[in-house]
Amino acid sequence: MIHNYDSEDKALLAVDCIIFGFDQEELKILLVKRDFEPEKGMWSLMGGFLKRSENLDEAAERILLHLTGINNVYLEQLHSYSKIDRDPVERTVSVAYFALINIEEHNKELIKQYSAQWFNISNAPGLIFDHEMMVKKAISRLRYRTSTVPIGFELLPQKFTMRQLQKMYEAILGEKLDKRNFINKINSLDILRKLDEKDMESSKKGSFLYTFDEQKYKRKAADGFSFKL
Amino acid sequence: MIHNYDSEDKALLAVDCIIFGFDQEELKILLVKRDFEPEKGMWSLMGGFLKRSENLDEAAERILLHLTGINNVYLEQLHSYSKIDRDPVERTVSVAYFALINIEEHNKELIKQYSAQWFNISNAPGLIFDHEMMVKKAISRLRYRTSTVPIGFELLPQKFTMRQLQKMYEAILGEKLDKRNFINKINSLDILRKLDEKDMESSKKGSFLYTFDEQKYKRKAADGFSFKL
DNA sequence: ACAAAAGTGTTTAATGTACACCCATGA
DNA sequence: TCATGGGTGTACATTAAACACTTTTGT
Repeated sequence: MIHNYDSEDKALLAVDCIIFGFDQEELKILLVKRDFEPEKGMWSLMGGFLKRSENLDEAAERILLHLTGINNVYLEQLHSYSKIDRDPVERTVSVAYFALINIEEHNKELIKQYSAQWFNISNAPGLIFDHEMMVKKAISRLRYRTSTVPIGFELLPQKFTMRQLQKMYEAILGEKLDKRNFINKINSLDILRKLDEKDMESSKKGSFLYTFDEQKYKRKAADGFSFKL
Repeated sequence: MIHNYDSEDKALLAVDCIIFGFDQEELKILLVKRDFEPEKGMWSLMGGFLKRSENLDEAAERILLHLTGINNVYLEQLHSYSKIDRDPVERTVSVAYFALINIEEHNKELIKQYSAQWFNISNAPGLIFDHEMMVKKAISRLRYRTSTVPIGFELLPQKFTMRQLQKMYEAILGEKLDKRNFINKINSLDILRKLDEKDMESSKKGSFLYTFDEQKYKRKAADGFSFKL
């Protein structure tokens, strides 16, 4: 252990959040317009500084709550960014987190206050500092995570149709999937509960609604089953 | 962006390294015995503090160089740990890195100076703070990484036998692999170069030596090929 | 009656897994 | 000559991928 340090080696610790949502068609991220220098007026990830009284996960939760009004969100630490002059004003190390939220649930008033806006990942604006690197890495982690662990449901309403589920995966993976193969795969996993209810919005015939049976999944996972899309 | 902060919110940033080696039989980690308080005399990961003049990757390289004398090592950032009282003396956030080194190449004098020692991952001693969590996560990341990208070679000498390669993967994955299936898989990847040379240490017959053909791998990877063990 | 989305299985290809014998050599 | 590790191929099982028609119902 090399344990000598200068107190001038202390750094500011920031947390930046890549917030993902899904609007039935495309994968989106929530960005805020900076109303302060540097880079005032530019788009950036929602961020904040770590406080003495909280750990990084808690800071990320707090930041997310402030912007969206939502609590108990899927949040995962992504990577820490430390280029010396990444923030031109002060030495700052930023820990990036990504979050999955149900896009319908966020507080629209709040995001207006922050001049925040949802963008399709395919046509998001340029971002300050190293935020674009963060988004890129977040998407790649999201692809991996959603295909090995059933967290995609966080992006959907509690009750969803097979078609919504498929479109959500297509949006994340960036490729079309075969309808029949997809349904067969999902059904073989045996972690959804089919409801009696139908969604009548999307078609005349109506399509059955499903929910993710988390209890069942947990039982199976504890038993060695592994989710693999 | 929540951009107000107290300068008392600044934190010390530490870097801790999980250093992996392979001794032809088992996966090992290099641990140091602390010669200072707190937890003096206990085993811990090799660590140090981030300096103003370097980024996190550079800090990890520096720390690794100090302990092993080796440069140009495979290093990957793992995760940041920030529990408020993880270090009982001062608020410290630690960024964990893991490294893969050829165990033959490290400087044995240096590690003696640090009272460092190699331990099998299966019978390593208890560690200070949250270092055991770090090791656990590092092993899991290592398993994933080595089976999706050809970095396992970092643990082996430049020239190695098929058997060494297999044992290395077995040690990492924690399971026995079938000899013929393993060789077939590796050969089908077509990223090794078979040498004319034989290793005569391990048997009377001798076994052919191979090297990892990085150029070939890169060409194939650029062309859409993906390594999958 | 027709447009629009829902629902439903089978065939084929690719990949993974299990498995056993001969070879070369030094002691 | 025998003990030790090196080297090799095939059959079977599982998983992935391609593919098209019928149903329902509101307009």
